[in-house]
Amino acid sequence: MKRSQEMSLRHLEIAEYLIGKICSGQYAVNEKIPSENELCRQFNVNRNTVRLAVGRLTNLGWVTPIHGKGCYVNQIPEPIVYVLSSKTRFSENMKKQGLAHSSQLIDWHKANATEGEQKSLGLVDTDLVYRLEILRCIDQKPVSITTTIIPEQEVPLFEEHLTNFQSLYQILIEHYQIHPVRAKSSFQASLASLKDAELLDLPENVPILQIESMMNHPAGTPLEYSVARIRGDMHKCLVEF
Amino acid sequence: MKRSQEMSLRHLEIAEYLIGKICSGQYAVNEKIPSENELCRQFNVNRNTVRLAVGRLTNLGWVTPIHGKGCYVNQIPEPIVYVLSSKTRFSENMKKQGLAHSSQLIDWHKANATEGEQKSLGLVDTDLVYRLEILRCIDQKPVSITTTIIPEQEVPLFEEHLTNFQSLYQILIEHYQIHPVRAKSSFQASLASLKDAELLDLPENVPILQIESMMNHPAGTPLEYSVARIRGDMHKCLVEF
DNA sequence: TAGTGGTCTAGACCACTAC
DNA sequence: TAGTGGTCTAGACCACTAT
Repeated sequence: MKRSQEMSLRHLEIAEYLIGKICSGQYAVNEKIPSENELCRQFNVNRNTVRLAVGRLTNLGWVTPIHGKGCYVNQIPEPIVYVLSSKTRFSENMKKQGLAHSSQLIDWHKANATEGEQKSLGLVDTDLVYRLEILRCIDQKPVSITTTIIPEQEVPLFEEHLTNFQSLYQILIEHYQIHPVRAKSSFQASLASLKDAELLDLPENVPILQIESMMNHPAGTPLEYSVARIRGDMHKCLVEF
Repeated sequence: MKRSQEMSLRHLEIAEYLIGKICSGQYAVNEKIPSENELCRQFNVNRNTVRLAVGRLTNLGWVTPIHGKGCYVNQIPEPIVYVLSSKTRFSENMKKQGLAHSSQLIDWHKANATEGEQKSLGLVDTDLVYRLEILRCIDQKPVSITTTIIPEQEVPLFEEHLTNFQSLYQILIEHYQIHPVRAKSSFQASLASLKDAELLDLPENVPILQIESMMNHPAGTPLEYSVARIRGDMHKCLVEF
C-alpha cells in the first residue's frame, strides 16, 4: 500500500547497501563503517538521511555507534541459546555454555501485592510481597533485567539475605530450602522502556524479548512471578516439548 | 551513561506526555491525537522533533498514523494469547478464542534443501523441499507470516493441493494422514524485515516475535520446519510446563 | 482547496574522543 | 584542534484525504 517494491526510499537504500557491505565482510566486525559525513558525500544526501539509514542498522543489531568515535560493526554471533524447561535457571544455562555470568540486585522493596499479583500468586489483600529488580550480565555485559515478585510469607526476613546478593535461587535454596519449578512462561516482543534501555546500555528501538514466568513449589502451589526482559536479537529461548 | 535521568530529551518528553494522555483516556481509542503541526505549536518545537516523538509512540504500538488523515490511538487490548504445546496449531488457538481467522498462501516453490534444512530435517543433498509462505489473518487483519519447509518425500504431489489453499494442516491430515507434533520451538525478538513489514502492514521498527519450530511425526522423525513472525506487542505465546 | 502525514535538504550547536 | 556522533531548527516538496 504505502511502500511498494519499486519505490525506493533513499535511507532504506543506503541501509541495504551498508548491510550488504557488512555481510560481505567489506566492513569487518569490530571495525568502523564510514563516518556520517563521509556517507553524506558518498551518497550525496543530507546527514539526516544518513542518520536514518544508520539508525536502522543500529536497531537491527548490525552496528553500534559510539559518540565521538564512530560506528562499529557488531559481532552478530549465533544468538545465545537459553533453554527453558520446568527446571532450568539462568545460572545453569550460562554455566552449561561456559559463559561467565553474574547477577546484581539493582533495586528491591516490600509492598502490598497488587490485584494482579494477588491473583497470580493466590494472595489476599493484606499480603505483602518482595519486588526485586535483578540485572544479569554475561562477560560483564548487561543482558537481561528481571522483575521478580515473591510473597513475604514464602521468604520471611528476606532482606537479611539481600546484602551481598549473588543469586536469587541460591538464597531460596540455602536459606528456605525452596526448589522452584517453572509452571508456565509467555513470550512477547517489545521495545525497551527508557529505563531498561539505559540499564542494558541499548539504543532506543532495539527489540526486547519479554518472558513472563510463573514458578511454583514442586507440589504445585504458586511461589514466584517474574518478568524478564532480554535483548531479543542476540538471544534465543528454546522450549522442547 | 549517555542518557542519565535528569537529561530530558525534547522528543522523549513529548512522547511521554502523549502516552500519559492516552493512558488517562484524554486521547481516546480510535480517535486522533493532535496533528503534527498542532503539536509543533503546543510544544514550540520543530516538526522533526514532533515526528520523533510520534514515531516512538508508533513503534511502541500506541498509535497508528494514517497518511492524509491523522494519527489514531490503537486499541492496546490484552494481547491475543497463543498457546504452544506439542499439539496446538494456529487454527485451533483462534477457534478456541472465537476469533475469525484465515490463512493465505502467498508464495511457494519446490527446490533443493539447503544445508541447514538437510540437517534439521534429516535429508540428503539431492532431496527436494517445498517452501511455503503463509499469511494468517484475524478479523481480516494480517497478524503473522510463516515460512514452512517440508520435504517432498513427505508430501508427494503437494502442488495439487495448493490451489484453493485453506489450511496447511487440513491438507496434511486429509491427503496424507499426517498428524504433526511440535518437538521444539525457539523464540526471538527482532524487527520486521521490509518485506514482512509490508505484508503485515506494519511501520518500520515495530518489534516482531519470531518463532522457529520443528514439527515431527508422532513417532518422532522430523517432518516440518517453520519460522513464524508475528507482531510482538499484540500477541503472546504461552507455554505450560 | 486545505490539512495531514512522509521524505528529504540545509545547517546549527553540542558533547565526546583523539591527537 | 579536528573529527565524530547526538539533538534540534527551518523549511521544502510530495502524496493522500476530506470537502
